[in-house]
Amino acid sequence: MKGYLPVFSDSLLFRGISQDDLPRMLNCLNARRTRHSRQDLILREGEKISELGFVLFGQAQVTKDDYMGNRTIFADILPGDVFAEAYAFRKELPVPINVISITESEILWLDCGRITGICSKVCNFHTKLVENLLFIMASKNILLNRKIEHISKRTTREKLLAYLSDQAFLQGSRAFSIPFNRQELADYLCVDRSAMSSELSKLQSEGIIRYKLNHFAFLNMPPR
Amino acid sequence: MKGYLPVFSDSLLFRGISQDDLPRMLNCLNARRTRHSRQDLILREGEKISELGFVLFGQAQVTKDDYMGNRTIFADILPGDVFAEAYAFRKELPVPINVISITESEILWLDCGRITGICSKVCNFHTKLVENLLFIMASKNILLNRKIEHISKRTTREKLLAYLSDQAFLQGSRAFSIPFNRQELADYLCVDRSAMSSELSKLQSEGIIRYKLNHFAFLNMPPR
DNA sequence: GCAGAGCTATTGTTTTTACAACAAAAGAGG
DNA sequence: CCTCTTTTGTTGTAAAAACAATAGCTCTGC
Repeated sequence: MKGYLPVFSDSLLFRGISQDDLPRMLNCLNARRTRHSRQDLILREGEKISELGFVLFGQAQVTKDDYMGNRTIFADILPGDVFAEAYAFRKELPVPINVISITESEILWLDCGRITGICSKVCNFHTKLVENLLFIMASKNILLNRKIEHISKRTTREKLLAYLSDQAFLQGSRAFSIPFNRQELADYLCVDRSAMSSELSKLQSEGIIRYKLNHFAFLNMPPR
Repeated sequence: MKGYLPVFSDSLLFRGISQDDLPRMLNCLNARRTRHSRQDLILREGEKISELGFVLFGQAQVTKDDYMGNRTIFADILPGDVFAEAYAFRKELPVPINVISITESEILWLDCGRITGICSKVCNFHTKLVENLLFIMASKNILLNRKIEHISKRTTREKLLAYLSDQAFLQGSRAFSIPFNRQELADYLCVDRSAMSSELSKLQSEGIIRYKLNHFAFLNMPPR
C-alpha cells in the first residue's frame, strides 16, 4: 500500500488527510482491495453495491451497452478517482453501468456505512472524508446540471453557443480553449461531428466566433 | 417553529431525526430563517452561498433566464425540499440559477460547514443528517445521469424508448404510468411536443407500444 | 349532458440534422 | 522533409425535427 501514498494525497477524496492516519483509517473503514486484469469487469450492470470504488492503480472506463450492442463510454477513470459513489449510497438500486478495467488495475472499496457511521474511536478524519465526499458529489452534480443545460438546447448552434459561452465565462475571458477535440465535443453535445463542424464554420463566417483547433474566441462577448 | 414539525419529519433531510433533538440541532447548525413574498427572489443568479436551503413553507421555482429573456423552469420546490445544496458545498462558485418564491414562503438556511464540522457537544444527529444529505445528493445524481441518458439519444423515437423502457424497468412491469403530461414529457426530453406526439402514434401503429394518456405498455418488452 | 378549458393528436411546410463520402489540414515518426 | 495517420472541414442528400395551424378528445363544473 506504501506505493500508493501519492495517489491518496493527490486525490480529492483523501485531500487534507495526513498520510500517517491512512492505515488506521482504512482499517476503520473496512477497506478492501481488488485486482483486475485488462478487460476485466470491475463492476457489472445490475449489481448492487454499498461500497464506493477508488482507483489505486491503472485505468478503467464507465460504459453502457445498449440493446443494439453499441457501447457508450461515460467516463474514463484514473488513479485517485472515485466511481459508483452515488449507487453505493443508494444500495437498493442496481448499478446501470459497467466499469471495465482498461489496463491492469487495483481498486480500493470503501464501505459507505462506515464513512458516515460514528466510529467508536472518534476518528477525526471521518469529518474530513465526509467533507471531501460531499465536495465530490456536489461537483459531479454541478457538472451534470451544466451538461443538461447544454444538451437541452434544440439546435446544434444553440448547443454550441451554450457550451462555448459557458467555457468563456468559466475561464473569465472571451478567448478560451476547450478540453475536447471535435469528435469529443460532438459526443458531449450529442450531435453529429460533421454537422457540428459545419455549424462552427457558419458561426465563424457570421462573425460570431473565431476558432482554430481547440482555441476559441467570441468576437462579441455573449451576454450573461 | 412548532408548526413545521411535520415538514421536518416528512422530509428526506431530517428523516429519522427525533423531533426532540430539532431545537438543539438547529441551534447547533446555526440555522437561520427567511420569509419571502410572492415573486420574491430567494436566490439570485451570480450569488455565492455556503448555506443550503430547506423549504419550511410555501412553494418556489428554480429558474433560469436566457439572453433572449426566455425563462426555463428547472424545478418546483415544496416544503421539505432541499435546494442549492450542490452550490453550498462549492461556495466559491456563483449559483447559475434563480430561485423564485411562487407563494408566500419561509426558508431555513443551514450552514454546510456546520453540517460536516465536528460539534463540540458531539451531537449524534450530525451523523444522521450527513447520511441523509449524502442520500439526497446521490439520488439527485442518479436522476441527472438518467436524464442525460435519455436526452443523449439522437432521435425523438430513441429518446422516447429510452425514457419509457426505463420507466417500465423501474416500475417492474411492461405496463406502467408516467408522471408527466405530453408537454412535460416533451420538455423533459427536450423535443417538440407535437413531433413527440406523432412519434408516439407511430410507435403505437407499429405495434411497439400501446398508450392512453399517461398509461403506457410495451407490447414486446424491450430488452434489458 | 353541456359548455368551456385544457390537453392531445394530426397534418403540411420549413428548417435542421444525420449520414456518407471526400478533401484538406495537422500531428507523429522516422 | 516526407509519409502515414488522425483530425477537421466541406458538400450533397435523405431523414428527422421544429413549427404552425387545426381538429379531436378529456375533464371539470354546473
